[in-house]
Order: sequence, then structure tokens, then C-alpha cells
Amino acid sequence: MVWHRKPRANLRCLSAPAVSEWSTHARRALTEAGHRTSAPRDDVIEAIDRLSCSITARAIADDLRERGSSVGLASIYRALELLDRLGLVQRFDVGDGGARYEPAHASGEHHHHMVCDSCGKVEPFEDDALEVAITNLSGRTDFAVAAHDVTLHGECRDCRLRTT
Amino acid sequence: MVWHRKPRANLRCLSAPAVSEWSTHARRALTEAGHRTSAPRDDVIEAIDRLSCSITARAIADDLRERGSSVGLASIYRALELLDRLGLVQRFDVGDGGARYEPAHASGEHHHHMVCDSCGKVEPFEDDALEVAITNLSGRTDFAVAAHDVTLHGECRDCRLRTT
DNA sequence: GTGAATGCAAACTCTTTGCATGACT
DNA sequence: AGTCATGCAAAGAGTTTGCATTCAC
Repeated sequence: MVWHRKPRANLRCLSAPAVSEWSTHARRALTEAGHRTSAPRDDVIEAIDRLSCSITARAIADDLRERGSSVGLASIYRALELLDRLGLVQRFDVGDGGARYEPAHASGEHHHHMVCDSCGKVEPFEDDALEVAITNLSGRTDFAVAAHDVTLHGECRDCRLRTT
Repeated sequence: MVWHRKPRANLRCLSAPAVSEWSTHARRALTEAGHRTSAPRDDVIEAIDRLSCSITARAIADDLRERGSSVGLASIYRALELLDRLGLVQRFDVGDGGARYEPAHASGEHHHHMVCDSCGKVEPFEDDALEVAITNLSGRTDFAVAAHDVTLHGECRDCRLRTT
């Protein structure tokens, strides 16, 4: 079947693997918020830490299944919802009809994404000027801005060369 | 039912009604691209022009039904896909599980959105510094950037006052 | 022991598609 | 006349929920 929504790339996001203290941080935050510990949820947390960028619910399920720990999809979604509610993951969309997540690092460090509309590849990028512009403008509005995301759409280098 | 995805606001986006030459422009572009004229598709185009900001497929259907011209959902989606393919609308997501569209004005003028995560309200904003930052960074990458969108998440003024 | 978390399956929303019918050019 | 576009209904993908069971505290 063909989505008119963009194709889904099952590529790992290429960002440098961050400090990776995230999973520890996340588990502690859950406990402090009064949630119980459980193997399935811990597994989800570690999968998120491992995959690290632009993660789909299905990617987590696949990752866990490969490793012999298969957690039900429903539990994955419930874990993601909880983590999102506690600000431990950031949810965003790249326009392919599915939600994407990534660990929200306590440092505040984060990146944004470029999506190739031909092949579906998602690549991270960072830009200080962009962050500054967003911070400034956030200060000037009625909204209490808690998060932001920026998506660039276009054609990646490979697709451009292939097409031309 | 309750989405953990954000609630959907059926609010009109509050942007100033643009030049509104858009529908004319869009129809001409369709013809020039070799597409036939049809009442249903023209109706969709006028609905988009009328609603003008952060439009869902369902909003178009509702708008048309109220006006006595009910176009099948499938045709609405097909029209939106075509318009998107021709660059006549811009598609984006605010994280509630459905795609949003708005007319892409030939002038290149556009705005971005702030989403209230409490009530689902979507408000447009513009910021030149942000556009400049994005233009600069687009020039520095491998990607041929064709479009971009920025979403700010947070709490709107009304919700903030209500909660406090 | 009590309540939270899980897993399965069913339900739901949004979107896409197959196919027969109707409408432009 | 020959396609292109429509509409309906059915199929698909992603996500959420009900409920019985299991597990952590």
C-alpha cells in the first residue's frame, strides 16, 4: 500500500549517542513520581535510550522482540504516554502518520529534524541561532511555551543525486 | 474516548484572512497542471480558502456539509493530496493524530503555530528572526530544504489562568 | 492484601484504496 | 469517446481502552 503521507524510514537516527544517563534519570523520576517499577517498563526505557532518536512505538516493540523481551504494544504506548506526561520524552511528528519520541535530556540539550520527503529518512540537526530565535519569541507571547519542535522537509543528498 | 494525543480544538485559527486570491491561484495552477475542473474539488478549494488556517479534513467536510455541498471524505483527501503535491497547500501536524493543512500563498508568506496542550487551541504566529535562522541553516546543509514547520507546545493564557 | 501495571483483544480514528458510476474536455 | 474525478464502502495503519491477571510494595 502507498501512503500519501511520507514513507516511513526504519533508519536509526544518526545523532551522537548522548550521555546515556537518561535511562537512570528516567527511572528515578518515575519512582519519585510514585510509580512502581516493572520489568516491561524498564525495558521500554532502555530501548528508548538505545534507539535514542526519532523512535516509533513499533521500533521499540521490534527492538525488544529481537532482544527476547517482548512487551505488549499497549504497554509501550502506556509507558510512552507516562514518560511524555512527566516530560521525560519529547513527542513529535514528521508527517508519516505516526508519533515519534525521543529522550528528553535533563540538560535541555536537544535537536530537530530534517525529513526527506522522497525516501523518508530523518536526520537530526542542531542550530543555536534557531534556539535563540525561539527563546526570544517565546518570551514575547501569551503562551507558556514548554517545548518546541522544528521540522525541515525536503530532499536529502542521496535522493537528489538519484533523481538528477 | 480520550486520546492521549492532545485534544482537538475545533477552533478557527485566528489569523488575519489573507489576500484570498489563493483559491483563484490554486484553481489556475490545477488547470495548468492538466487537471480537470470539478465542482467537488472547487468546493474543497473554497473551503480551504475560507477556513484558512490549521484545517483538518473533517473541518472541510463539516464546512461543506453545513453549506449544502457535501463532498465525500475520500475526495477531500484526494484533493488535499493533489494540492499538497503541487505545493498549493502546506501540510503539518500538531500532535493530535490528524494532519492539518493550510493554503500556501504564492507570496511565500506563512506562519507557524502554538498549540495549547491543555485545551488543544492552535494559534498562529510569525517571527522574522526565526525565518532568518531557518533560511541560514537551510543554506548550510546537504538537504534541499523545501518547506519547514515550527510548532510551539505549551499552555495558553486562558488555561494558565484557569489552572492557577 | 491492595492497587498499579500488564497483555490481549476489541474498538476507534484517521487515511487510503477498489471499483462502479458520473462528468469534463 | 476517452479519461479523469467522484462516492461509497471496505481495508489498513496507528493508537487507545476494557477487563481479567499478575506483580510490586
